[in-house]
Amino acid sequence: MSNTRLRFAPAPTGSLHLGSARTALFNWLAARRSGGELILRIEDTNAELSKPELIDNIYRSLDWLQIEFDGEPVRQSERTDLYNDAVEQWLSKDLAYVDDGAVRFRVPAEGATSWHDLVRGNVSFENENIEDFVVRRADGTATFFTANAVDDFDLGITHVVRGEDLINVTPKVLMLRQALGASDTPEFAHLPLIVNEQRKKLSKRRDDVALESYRERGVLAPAMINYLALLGWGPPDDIEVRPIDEIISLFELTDVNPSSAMFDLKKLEAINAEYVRAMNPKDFANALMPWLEQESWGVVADVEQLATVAPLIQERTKVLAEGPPQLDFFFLDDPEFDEAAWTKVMSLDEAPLILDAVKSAFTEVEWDSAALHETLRSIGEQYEMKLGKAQAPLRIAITGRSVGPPLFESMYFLGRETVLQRITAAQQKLDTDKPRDSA
RNA sequence: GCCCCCAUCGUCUAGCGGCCUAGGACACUGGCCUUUCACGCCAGCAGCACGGGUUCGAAUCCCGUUGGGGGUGCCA
Repeated sequence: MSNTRLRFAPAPTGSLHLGSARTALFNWLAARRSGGELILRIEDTNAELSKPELIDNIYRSLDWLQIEFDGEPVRQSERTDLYNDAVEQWLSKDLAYVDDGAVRFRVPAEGATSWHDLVRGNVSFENENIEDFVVRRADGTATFFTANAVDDFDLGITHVVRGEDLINVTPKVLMLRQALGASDTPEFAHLPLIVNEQRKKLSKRRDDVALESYRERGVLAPAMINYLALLGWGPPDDIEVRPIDEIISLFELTDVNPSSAMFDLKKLEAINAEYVRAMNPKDFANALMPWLEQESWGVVADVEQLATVAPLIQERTKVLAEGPPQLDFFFLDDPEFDEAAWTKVMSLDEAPLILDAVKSAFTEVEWDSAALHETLRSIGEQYEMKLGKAQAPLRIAITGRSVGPPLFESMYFLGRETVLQRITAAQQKLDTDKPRDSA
């Protein structure tokens, strides 16, 4: 069970597609599970696809996901001789013929080409429905079929794991393989497509298919891997969120579900949130840094300072990009006010009274969150307000918003001086707003 | 048009002829907890597309219908 050899064979068409990432993952899982090898093969038979930056993107994305390969990547653009030899061989055996400068393979008029698919069972195509297809273009370059068949044979691939959109090329590749003199057939596993809300194949035009864009929003690689593994496969024990090693040990190609799977951003984020919560606070703060640095105020933030406040938002963060808007008031000179929330909260008669009372109490109180908590609680009591209600004006004065991290801890980190300043600023803002309201 | 694939809650899935009164997760709804939000906990909503077989027994096997998707390039 160990002489298995798989390959992930992307065409460099831009940023790595989610579907490609999932295919890479399943190949990797199958290889790891069986103790076999996985090689990376770049399908760049078309010169346009050979651009270094496109290929770099593939490496970068795979590297981020920590999907490792055995040996050096194979570039099809460097194997043209092999393909030429194959075509010449077919030509000399009259298995192929020249047509308009291109070479076409002779497909038998009768019979059928079939195979046993690991995820779909028997799949069969009538040969009469397959046209004589091009194996070498008029410009002398090999087509996908040729390169694919030659390489899978030459590289000793035992398991071909790829998307269902390639299921119809399989009979052609099988014919070519046989014409090459192969006596064996690799195992095939055609994975279900990942589809959008409209149940259509994820497309570059309509859908956000670039793996990179999820990375940029702050989806963690292990969470992405974990989620992707759940698209078309499920653990037998119903435990969905788990370490990759466990997934490897549970994974079987024959357990892959054949029907297409919708990409569900909500679920991805829910899983990512679990991974975020599981991080140790230090790692979380560090992971947040790149996102803070994208903010105008983020340059001020140093890791030490960030590490003190980051734990306050850790369990409130689904993707890392949600970090900065929750933390901005710690670093800004003045909070950014949500005007709608401000109006709503401050229209309460008690709002200015609470601000006044709190301000004078805060000049004296011992500066720790428990004392601040108790102070506001008792002030609220005077107005017969529960803490939840009494804290609202203070929260918006300090943070600019009606929701956010725990208030007393936040004020503690902000310091007495800043807190008093912000309360004063809020009182002034209240005064200047008022005439307009009552006029 | 032709070829191929697919069909369990809204979504991802478990289920491989009796253990199914169909399980879990996400989402959603209600409640508890609570300094907002969130976390956590509890509860709820919700599904085997349809029709024929086979069988003592079918979500599970077979056939058909319907629906959905993919492919149909000298792209990969």
